[in-house]
Amino acid sequence: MGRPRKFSREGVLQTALPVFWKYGFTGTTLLDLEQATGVNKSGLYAEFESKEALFVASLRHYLDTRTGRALLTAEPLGWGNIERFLEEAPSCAFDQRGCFFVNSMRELDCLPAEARKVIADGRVKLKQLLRANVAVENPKIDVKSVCELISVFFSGICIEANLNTDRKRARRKIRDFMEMLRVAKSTAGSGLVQDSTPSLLK
Amino acid sequence: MGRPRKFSREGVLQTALPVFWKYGFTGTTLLDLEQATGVNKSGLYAEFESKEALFVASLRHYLDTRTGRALLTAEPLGWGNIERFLEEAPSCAFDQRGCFFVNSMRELDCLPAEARKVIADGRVKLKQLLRANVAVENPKIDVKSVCELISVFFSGICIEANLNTDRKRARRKIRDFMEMLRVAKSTAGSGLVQDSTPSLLK
DNA sequence: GAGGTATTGAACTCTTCAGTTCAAAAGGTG
DNA sequence: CACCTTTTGAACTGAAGAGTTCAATACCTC
Repeated sequence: MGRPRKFSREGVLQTALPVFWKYGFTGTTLLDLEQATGVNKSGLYAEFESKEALFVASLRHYLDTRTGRALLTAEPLGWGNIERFLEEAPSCAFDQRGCFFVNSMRELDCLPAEARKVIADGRVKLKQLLRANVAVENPKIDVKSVCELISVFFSGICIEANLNTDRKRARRKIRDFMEMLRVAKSTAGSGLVQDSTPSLLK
Repeated sequence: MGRPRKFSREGVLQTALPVFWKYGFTGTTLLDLEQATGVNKSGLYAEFESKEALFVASLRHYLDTRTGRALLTAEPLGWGNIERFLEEAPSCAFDQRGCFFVNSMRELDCLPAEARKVIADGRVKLKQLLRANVAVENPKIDVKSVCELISVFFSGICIEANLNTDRKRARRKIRDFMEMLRVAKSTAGSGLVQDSTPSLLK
C-alpha cells in the first residue's frame, strides 16, 4: 500500500542533531538540514511540523541517546562516576563540541518555549543525578553546594570545548577539579577554613 | 560644512552591544539594530562597513569598557581580585547576561574571522591577568592549572547566567569555589592527595 | 502487470534579510 | 539668507529564509 519512505524519523534526528549542535537553532537553515539528512523539505515537513519542532525533537533525541545518565547511575555511585561524566559527557567531535544542552543555553531567547522547557527539565534531572553521587561520598560537605559547583564546572568545560582545546587538556582540568573536590572533602571541618559564614561546610 | 550627524560611533556601539549580547550575531537583524540604536541603516552603513564589522566593533567596545581588566590589576593582587572578578564581571542585566565574550564562544562557527581573533586574544589576556593574581598567592600550587580551573569556572558562571539564576545564588557558588581554591592551596603537599600523578600540586 | 496509495522533488509563495541608492532635508559658513 | 556639503529616511534590490503545493514517480498488493 503505497511507496515506502526512504528515511526514518530516527535517522533524520541523528543527522540533524550535529547541524543544530554546531550552528545553533537560528544559525541552521532548512537547506543545511536537507543536505545533512538527505531528506527533501517536503519529507521533513511530512514528519515534523516545523523547524522548531524538529529542533525540539533533536533535543529530546539527544537526551535519549547520550551516555550521561548511564554514567551517573553506574554502581557504585561516587566521585568516580562524576569524574567519568565530566570526561566523557562533553563530546569533542568536529561538529559536536561540548554539550548540545549547554550550547543551547546561550540561545535561549531565540528558542521555542518547548525547547526551553526541555532544557530546564534536563538541568533539574542532571542536578538530581549529581546529588545522588555526591551524597554517598561525605555527609560533612553541603551536598547541594558541591553539585552546583560541579554543574558550573561542567558548563564551563562544555562551552570551552567550542574552542580548539583538545581532549587531553580538558582531562587535565577535570582531574585537577576532582582533586580539589576530594581535598575539600577531606579537610572539611578541619578548621582550615575561617570564613565568617562558611557555606560549603555545614 | 554640511549637516552634523545626530549619532556618535560610541553611542551606536553602546546601544548595539546589548542586542548582539542577547540575541547573538546570527540572531540579530539589522532592523533590531536600527530600533535599538535609533539610527537608520544608511547611517549605520556610513559608519560601519557591514553587520560583521559592527559586531566586531561591539566586541572591541565591550573589551574597552568593561571593568574586568581593572578588577584583575587592582593592588594588591591575589585571591581577592579573582573573587571580585568572578562576582562582578558577569553581568546579570536583563539583556546582558553573563559575558559577551563567553556567549560568543558558542557561536564561533558563524562569526567573522576577525571576531574569532578578538575572542582568542581576549582569552589569552584573561589568562595572563589571572596568572598574575594566582602567582602571588602560593608557589606550591601549579599556577597554570589553577588559572585553567578559574577560567573554566568563569565560563560556566557566565553561561549559566543566561538562565534565570539570580545574583545571590551565583555569589554563593563563587564563594564556595574560592573556598575550595584556598583549601586546596592550604593543603598542598600535606599528603592528603594520593593520586598516582598529581598534576595540581608540583 | 494493473491499480491504487504514499512519497518525492522541483517549482512556487511570501516574508525577511543584508545591503544600496538617491532625492529631500538640514545646518554650518560666508 | 543663499550656498554647498553632509546626513537622512524611505524606497528599492537581490538573495535567502521558512513553509506549501502538486504532478510525477515508486512500490506494494492483488
